[in-house]
Amino acid sequence: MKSELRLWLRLLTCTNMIEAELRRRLREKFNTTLPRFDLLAALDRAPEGLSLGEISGRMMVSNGNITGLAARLEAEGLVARRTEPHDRRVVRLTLTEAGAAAFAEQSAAHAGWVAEIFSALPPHEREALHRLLGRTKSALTEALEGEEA
Amino acid sequence: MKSELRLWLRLLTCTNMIEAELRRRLREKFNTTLPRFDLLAALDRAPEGLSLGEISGRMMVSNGNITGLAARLEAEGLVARRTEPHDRRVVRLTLTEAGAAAFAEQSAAHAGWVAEIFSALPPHEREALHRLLGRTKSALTEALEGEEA
DNA sequence: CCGAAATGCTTTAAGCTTCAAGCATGTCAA
DNA sequence: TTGACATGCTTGAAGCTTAAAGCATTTCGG
Repeated sequence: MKSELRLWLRLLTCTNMIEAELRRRLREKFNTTLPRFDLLAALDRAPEGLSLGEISGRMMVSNGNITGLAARLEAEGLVARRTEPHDRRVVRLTLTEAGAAAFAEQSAAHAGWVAEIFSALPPHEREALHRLLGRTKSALTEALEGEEA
Repeated sequence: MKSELRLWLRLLTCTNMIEAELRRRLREKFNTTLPRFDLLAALDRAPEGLSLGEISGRMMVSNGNITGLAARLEAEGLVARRTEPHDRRVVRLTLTEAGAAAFAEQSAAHAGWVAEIFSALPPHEREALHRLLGRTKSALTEALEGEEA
């Protein structure tokens, strides 16, 4: 098997292991999911709120995806939807107080989990990995962007 | 923000970029999906076929997931299901000729895509990344296994 | 102004995924 | 032998995800 394939499978395995653990804990401790958490995180970084389109761009998922996710979070009282007065096509989402409080709690736990998960890797290897992934990301952007024409 | 969190987000971004590209190409070139491809790959490595339980273990997904996936692949004529005579609870899946042929084609293309995607990263960095991810995987296994008790 | 194009969101159909409950079959101990 | 437990798979409810079609609104050229 090609070495690139082995590299890819290893990258995928590591990511999946961590992601599965984070999903499991979000579910277990907060009865929530990663997409919900990610959406709250996006809103938390934007005090003025975000349009659905801005959110789908930041989360790199489709448009229609956010419609449903936002509907569920609204039903849970964590976000508020309101139509932009100046452009009535736009729906702006903001965190409610309850949403901000829930995210604060979840976010702190999440950061702790990630730190815990990586704690078994020595600091200098964490740094080396971070650096290499930075290079990889640049290389990917380059490799995957030129072809779209 | 904690350095572990930045490392995790970078790891996630790299993996997601590659995975999205592979999904896109599988869809575009072969009108198939990553789970289908992964299931065929598992069967391709097992000439005698595999039980649904063995497959869900190898793919690290739930049991019920495979039931549906296998049903769709069977409907497409790529895999054959048959009940084990010695234990009639067990369903054994094998590749059909059409399935083996389809997978051979897809697999070759997939390996090429992965090589292409990583081609923008210099070989010595690919090797370093592979090595570090190996260490990471071991560390993760250690960090995520002790706690289950 | 008015029609055409663009933009933002929603809906729909299909598939992937999980968990929990349920069914069929097999195993084992009393 | 038979009842209890274990094992393997399926089903059902819910949520996530996409692509494509559709609707409402805005923008812009004429």
